[in-house]
Amino acid sequence: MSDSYKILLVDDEKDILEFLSYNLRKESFKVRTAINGELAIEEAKIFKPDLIIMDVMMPEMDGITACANIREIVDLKDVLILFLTARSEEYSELAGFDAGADDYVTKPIKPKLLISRIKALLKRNKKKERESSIVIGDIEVDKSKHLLLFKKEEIHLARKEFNLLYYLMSVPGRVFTREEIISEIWKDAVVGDRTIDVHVRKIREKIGEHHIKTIKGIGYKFDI
Amino acid sequence: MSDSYKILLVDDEKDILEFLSYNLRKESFKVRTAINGELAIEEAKIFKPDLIIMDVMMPEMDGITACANIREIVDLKDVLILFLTARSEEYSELAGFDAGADDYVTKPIKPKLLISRIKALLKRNKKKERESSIVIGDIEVDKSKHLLLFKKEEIHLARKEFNLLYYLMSVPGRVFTREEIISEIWKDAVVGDRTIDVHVRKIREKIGEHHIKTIKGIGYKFDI
DNA sequence: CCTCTACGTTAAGAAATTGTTAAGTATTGC
DNA sequence: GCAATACTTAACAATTTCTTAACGTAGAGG
Repeated sequence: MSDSYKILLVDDEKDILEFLSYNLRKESFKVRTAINGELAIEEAKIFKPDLIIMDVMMPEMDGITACANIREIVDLKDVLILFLTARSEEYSELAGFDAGADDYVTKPIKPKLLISRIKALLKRNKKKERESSIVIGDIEVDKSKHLLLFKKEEIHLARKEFNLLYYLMSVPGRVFTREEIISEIWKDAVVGDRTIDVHVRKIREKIGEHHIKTIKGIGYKFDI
Repeated sequence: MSDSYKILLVDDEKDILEFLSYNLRKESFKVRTAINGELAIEEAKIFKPDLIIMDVMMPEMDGITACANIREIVDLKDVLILFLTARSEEYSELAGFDAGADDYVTKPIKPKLLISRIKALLKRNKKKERESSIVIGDIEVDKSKHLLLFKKEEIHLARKEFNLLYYLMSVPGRVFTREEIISEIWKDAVVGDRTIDVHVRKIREKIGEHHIKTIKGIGYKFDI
């Protein structure tokens, strides 16, 4: 990626936010900040950063909880997360990796060290990013290209349709409840009962009836 | 966290009970307390907590013994147990995990740390729950996929049938009373006397007569 | 052998859930 | 701003699931 990476900084101490922002911007990263876990999640949904740097200990929602929550969001499940921890909090290393962290750096922070760790992380991740497509049977979806190949033919899906199909395909066979689908695809918007069905119907029109199965009373799942 | 989790606090020092109760309730957990291992077991049977937080060192029955006893109780075998230990008691960490503990936190307790550990534990546990499939003989049920494989063939079960079979299979051989079944599958709804029978019949139609046995006057059980 | 009780079986239809269509509303790209 | 596309809704149809009622059966105990 020639264009610069986006980094979301999360810490409850404004001094640290400013200090890090300055150092990261100097390296020509695009930086945004949040002062707690909850706001971080909101910001992340919009900003879609490549990397989130987050303090473990924060009021409202701590970093580990925030991290775990972020991993539940399909749009953000591949974002890199780097934790900042006080040296003494050895426990957080374990808990952090458990929650899905990619790296951690202990405070006090040395900017040069942090930046080299960041670059290493981003480099490592580049490979994965290319693999952000899901291939199952004769269906191939590529999120970054917003592309659906069905029997090697390119088929156009509208955004909601695409996101829905991609979400269902993210764990083939698993049933996603209507509730889960709505909170993933529609976030906080309120939509009527038949909206999902209509989108499902349109997807079925394009890739055949049997791939998306209805589990009455529960939800939908993608099957081969 | 959708519906709040239940936590049972066990410690012989009332100060600590009050201190932790306050902090946990602030996080909207449902909290109950006990002052020794014996009482903890009694309380746990009734309260059915999601998590037990227990001091290792207690009079009457120490935490490790209590933990081992709890793991013997069918209803409680999946409850999470977190130990509180004094920093010096390194041995208790080992003994605790051995007895079936899920995590431990050293005293003095920092509420925020404890709460983040609790949330991490509960979250991790949720995943397990989701990934849990039960395989017994030629029958395999997977809740997250809403899938029943009978002799490697996929068989469709309606929601109530599926939940009922899954419930009976959760502890093979154990007899579930009609009362238990109703409160698990129908929650608070009122249904007639023959409803369970009809569902059982439909399941038997699909997986054979002998797997679900009738215990006249008591209830049903799943057997191989 | 009778009776009583608890469970089994069946079919009907009530209830719940999803599918389909068309039309209206919102968004997007030019 | 306009046209095209995307999205949502509402009404109704179709389907599946669930419950019930009525009757049948088996076994325990008198």
